[in-house]
Amino acid sequence: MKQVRKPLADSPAVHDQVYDSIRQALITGRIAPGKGVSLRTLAAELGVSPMPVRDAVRRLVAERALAINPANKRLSVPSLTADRLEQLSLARLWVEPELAARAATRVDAGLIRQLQAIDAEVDEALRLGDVDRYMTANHAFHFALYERAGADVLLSMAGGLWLQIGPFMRVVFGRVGADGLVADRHAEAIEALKVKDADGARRAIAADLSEGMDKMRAAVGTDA
Amino acid sequence: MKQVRKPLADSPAVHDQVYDSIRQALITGRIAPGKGVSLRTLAAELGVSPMPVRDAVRRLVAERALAINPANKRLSVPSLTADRLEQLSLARLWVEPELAARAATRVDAGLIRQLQAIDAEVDEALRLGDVDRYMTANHAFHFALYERAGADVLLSMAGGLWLQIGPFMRVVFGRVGADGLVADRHAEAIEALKVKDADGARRAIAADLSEGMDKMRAAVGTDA
DNA sequence: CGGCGCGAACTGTGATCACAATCGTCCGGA
DNA sequence: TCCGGACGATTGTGATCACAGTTCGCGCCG
Repeated sequence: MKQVRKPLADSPAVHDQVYDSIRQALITGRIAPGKGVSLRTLAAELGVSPMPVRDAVRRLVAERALAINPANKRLSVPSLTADRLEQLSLARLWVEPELAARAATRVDAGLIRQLQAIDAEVDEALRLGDVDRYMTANHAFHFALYERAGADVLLSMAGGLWLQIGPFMRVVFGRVGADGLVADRHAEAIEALKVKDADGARRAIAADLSEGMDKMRAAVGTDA
Repeated sequence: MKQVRKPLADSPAVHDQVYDSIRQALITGRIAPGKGVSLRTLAAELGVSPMPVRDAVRRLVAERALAINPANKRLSVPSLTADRLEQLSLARLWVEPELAARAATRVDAGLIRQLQAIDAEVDEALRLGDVDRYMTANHAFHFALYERAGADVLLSMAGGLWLQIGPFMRVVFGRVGADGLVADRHAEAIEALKVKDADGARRAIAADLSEGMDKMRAAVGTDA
């Protein structure tokens, strides 16, 4: 299986595609916390050489979405601890409402429609109890909003935090089942955005996060 | 120059050493913002193959300490913009005082002594107008304190932010000269730590950052 | 039949090579 | 003198190999 040719001209770099694949798997929690992964295995699954996987993994380790055992240098998904959850919650509760507030001053009708469409998708997934789809749609909702803030530094911080907390959300919701997926504050946020109410958007997102984190905290406290 | 042997058993990985080298160069501002860098050049300077440099660079790019031109994919140190500075300031003003406050509840006499020693180094560098040494010592002071907070998620956030703002500090201080390096709030912070005054430590660090950032803001506003 | 040791397979790391794309420079023509 | 095109040098990316450490399983011995 020797492949020397690389006819891809300006197509997206392979390691970026690999990064997105793993990232998505982590955000939606398809890879369980504590689970070990390996470069060659991932490479084989994705049908590429270990090289771009190595690049992607380095990036994910830097973002703390993957951990590396200092003893044997093996890769794994970080385990959730109550302490880590607390820090991540605190950080998210600072950055994300800030992004929402900034975005509120720049919304337009198109974004409102887009958010409403995504939120419908969220509700649909919620109704069906489709955890995977819920995860993806919920992520899409938040970041469609945050991107509008035009604050790339803060946005990347939020992305990194979400990446770290993704696997745990899956564990929690997977454990409590679809019942754990109750109403969110998305509609409330959209209402605030419609009138460009920055403070209202900030509060709505803060409440949304806060409630989600409370559920996770409770679930983690029980056994993790 | 063929080297196949790798007799190093458990010595620190090469790519980590390379990472530290580049990181230090960035924090102390030895690499100017906007300046381009290349894998092979860095590798040659550090006397290693391009491979570990590639790993280190990936990590730094993930931490936004290095930027990658999406068009030609070439590497460079990110340029400072007023907008970026504002976001970084905001984020630092949230995380770092928080870390200081947490650390305050866990200080002991040893840490106090250590901080006093580092602060003396800072003052010495300040007196001599040695920007490089000042940078290093100032960084050491803050992180010796922050590490004590025992909050690794927040600590890594602070590390990432410092890494992003490092090159700019150098430019600013290099421009205004040693005169720009006036008194800091380190002594004030140490006093608060002595009595485990978390809120005092928070305020002292916040003031320290705030004043430093104001200088940078002013310097950036003039020309950048 | 139970435990233990040795070897095979798998792990991350680093080096080297191949390749396409880009940058920079120099030279020729108008 | 100035502009443009071509060619060489340099860049990042990906593949493959080499190597050392670890892990795991199978077979042999007690």
